[in-house]
Amino acid sequence: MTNGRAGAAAEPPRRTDARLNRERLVAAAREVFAEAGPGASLNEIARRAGVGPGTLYRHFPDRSALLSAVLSDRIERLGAQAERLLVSEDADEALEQWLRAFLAHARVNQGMGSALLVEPAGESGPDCHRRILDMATGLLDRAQLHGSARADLTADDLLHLVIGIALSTTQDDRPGRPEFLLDLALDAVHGSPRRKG
Amino acid sequence: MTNGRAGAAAEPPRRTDARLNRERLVAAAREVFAEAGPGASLNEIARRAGVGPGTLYRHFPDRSALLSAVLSDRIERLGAQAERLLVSEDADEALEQWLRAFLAHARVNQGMGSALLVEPAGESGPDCHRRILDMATGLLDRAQLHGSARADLTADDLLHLVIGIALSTTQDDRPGRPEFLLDLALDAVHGSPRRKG
DNA sequence: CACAAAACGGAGAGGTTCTCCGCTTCCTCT
DNA sequence: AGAGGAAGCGGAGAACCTCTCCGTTTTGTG
Repeated sequence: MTNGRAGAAAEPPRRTDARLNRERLVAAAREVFAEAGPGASLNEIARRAGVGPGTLYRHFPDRSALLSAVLSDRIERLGAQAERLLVSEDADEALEQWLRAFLAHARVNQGMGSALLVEPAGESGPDCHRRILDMATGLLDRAQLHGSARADLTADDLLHLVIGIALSTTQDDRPGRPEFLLDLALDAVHGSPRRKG
Repeated sequence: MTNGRAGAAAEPPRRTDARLNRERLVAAAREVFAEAGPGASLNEIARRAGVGPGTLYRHFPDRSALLSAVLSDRIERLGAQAERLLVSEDADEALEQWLRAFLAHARVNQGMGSALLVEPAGESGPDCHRRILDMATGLLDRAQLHGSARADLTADDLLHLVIGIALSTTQDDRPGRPEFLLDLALDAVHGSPRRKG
């Protein structure tokens, strides 16, 4: 299930020129999104890829499809790390490490990954969301069973917290701040529920 | 002092028609933003206010200026509550209550308030951000001094956490979820730093 | 080599943000 | 009251964006 085959499932473009253009588009998108954020002009991406707008839209019906494509390899890497961590010794430590990696992932994309992950509304990128949720679920389950993570927590909540940290610190360039916030959240994960006042 | 001096500081429009148009614009913006979110068309707002686009842009040089105006009364209310809570008995409880109110505030605006608060980049809306930060600082200071809030926390961090919760749950309509996440964050606020693994 | 299918690219429709400037409305001063 | 100047209005329009449609080019194949 975490074998990651699903990610590489998309192999639609048959003709070699189509394949090439697709790759160019993803490369250009990676650049432009990095420069201008997730709201960057798709026209500009097409231009920089050296193709017409029509070509872009045939390959990627909407913005989130393109975002998914850009993020997919990063997500693959997260998946690989999750698999490694799932068989590690310390379940708590595994969860923590993965969440750190996930935070970095979410931040690096200026929240564009997060946008996708929070709202799987887009037709094309639901598995993006699913995969991440699966990873988190696996690691959290284990940390609840064999570690000290509190039981009343869902993977969904945890991801929302971390995504929130990423989103709310994209403009903040003080180093270490997001990590500090993550530490706070991790404290909460291991703490037991407070008595309500 | 809750008379809104600071908030009403902007009193530029002298002529009565200008004043009126400004109010119409804010009212229309409140409606349209509520319907279509913070990315709503400014043209549409102008149309619904019964003024030309030019008029809108003279009163509010950019989108965030308009957002600020819409939010300002809500922020006034938050400020009033902060003042009440600042002289309440239980400093921890005061902070908690205010954060709950702030979370509701941030969520109600579909994250548009949050967007403003996180990035005071816009020329027009920095005091929006300042005021909120001041409120949070006051309440947190007191909770650290007289309550049980941990000392290594800044108001900025706290706001980021809560804003993050708001942002990452705007699409989530399961009731109580955001509050649960806030509870988690509050646990962290009162917990002591964990030993690193 | 020829030919169908696949893919391309760009013109263009419809929307948006934001500016510019001639015209209208208000306020003030005599 | 009435006139003059300043403040404000509004909409035409430039520049841009998303996304579609379809004639033309490219590719793989028999």
